[in-house]
Amino acid sequence: MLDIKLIRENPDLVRAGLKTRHSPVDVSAVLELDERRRAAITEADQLKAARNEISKKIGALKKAGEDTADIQRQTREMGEKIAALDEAVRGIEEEQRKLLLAIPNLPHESVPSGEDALDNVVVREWGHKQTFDFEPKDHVALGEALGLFDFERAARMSGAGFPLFTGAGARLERALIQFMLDLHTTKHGYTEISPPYVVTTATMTGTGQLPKMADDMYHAPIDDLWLIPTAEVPVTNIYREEIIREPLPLKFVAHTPCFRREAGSAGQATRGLIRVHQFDKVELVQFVPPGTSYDALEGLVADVEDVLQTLGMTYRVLQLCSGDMSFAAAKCYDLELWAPGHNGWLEDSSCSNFEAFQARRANIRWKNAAGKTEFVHTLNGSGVALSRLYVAILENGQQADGSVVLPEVLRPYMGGIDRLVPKKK
RNA sequence: GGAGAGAUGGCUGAGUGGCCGAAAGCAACGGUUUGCUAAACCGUCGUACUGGUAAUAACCGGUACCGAGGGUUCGAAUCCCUCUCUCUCCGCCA
Repeated sequence: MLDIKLIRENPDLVRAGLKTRHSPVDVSAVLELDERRRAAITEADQLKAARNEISKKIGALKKAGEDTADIQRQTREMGEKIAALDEAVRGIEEEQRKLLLAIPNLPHESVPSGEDALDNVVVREWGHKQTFDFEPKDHVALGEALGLFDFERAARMSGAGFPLFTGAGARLERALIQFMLDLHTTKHGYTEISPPYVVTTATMTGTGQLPKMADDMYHAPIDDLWLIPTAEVPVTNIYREEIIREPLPLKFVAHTPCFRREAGSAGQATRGLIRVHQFDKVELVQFVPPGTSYDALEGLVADVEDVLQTLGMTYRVLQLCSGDMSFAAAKCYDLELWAPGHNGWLEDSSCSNFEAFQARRANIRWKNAAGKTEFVHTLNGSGVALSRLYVAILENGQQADGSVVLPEVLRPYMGGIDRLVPKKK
């Protein structure tokens, strides 16, 4: 949510920023509501001040034993007027908030202007695209031969898009989770969190999933609870409606399953683990002082890159252009893994600085050095998503005989084995 | 699920219709003094909205907020209703 004061005082700056996002939002309506709101508040406040004064007098008169019936009737009329004005203010505020919630964040000045994904900028590439002296297979063929997962039986119990990992396949997933949590907690200074996977409507609104993304999430109507699409939701909401007392920055890492309905996205790109309704993810979330959030974003990306480098992945870092950034982000980097079996890049991490956009929405504040209460800046990034990393590990490690060599750092987590070997028939 | 108790400022905690934005203590911040691994004393010490001076810091004023929402009243932290959460006991249960 943008600051109404910013819109009021610098409407042209806001308009210009939204324009680079190709957002059709018009701030004039918000400004007009703001005028009406303030006028109504001023009028109501003046009436209340008058009423308070008279009420005080009534108390004194009564104590003196005088008749106050007349003056009381007069104040009752004021009360009715006040109630009507308060009602009007409430209505205007509700309308204004609805409009404000629909306005996306302003892109940071360093964000390249552009239409869509084609205008994103490759910032750097790491590793090299491996060549094979045989035709590389995709992860589905590899994993099925290795007995790592069983999509058919999974579909029978839950429908398509819910992976069932088996044996070493299940262990490999656990190994990756453990490896990433260990790296972020011991080397990068994050505190581990294990949050609820199911949250309320208010929580979903705090981070911006609701109302916009309702159709993309799983909902349990009996209890009006939602399955989280990312750990960003519960972890960012840890401090909802709070003034943070701990010293900033606060850095959290959480592993959770993520649930996404992915409504209307069936087809080629959904094969195997590429796009699923349930996947695990290790997520990084930071709460930082406002002046430091852009440095923190670079640090966050470095933490994610460390995961990929330590695993020996080939990847590239993209800076998203203004037109391709998500609703709440002011600046965003995507990290993409090279997957030789697909002969393409797979988006596996998204690292964003939201500035105060989420904090204002969720009312997360801190006290700065001057003792003044202000909104914090929030950031998050996948560090990283399991399913696509899993794909890249299989496809990059594959050998001519169908076995898959595991990255060295994973071996201790895999009981010391160095490769996955196809099951004998 | 049943019964009971409770929710007040960063914390503890007083306050049962006007003198309460709210006592007191602790913590925090500024200062004075003594001097030593700290004490004493003085002062400051909530948030949001809003008007004005001023200009995005600051100052003065108004309004609202004592878990949330609604009601009674000229006037509500205080009375009434609904909801949420916490605690205790019972039941059920991984």
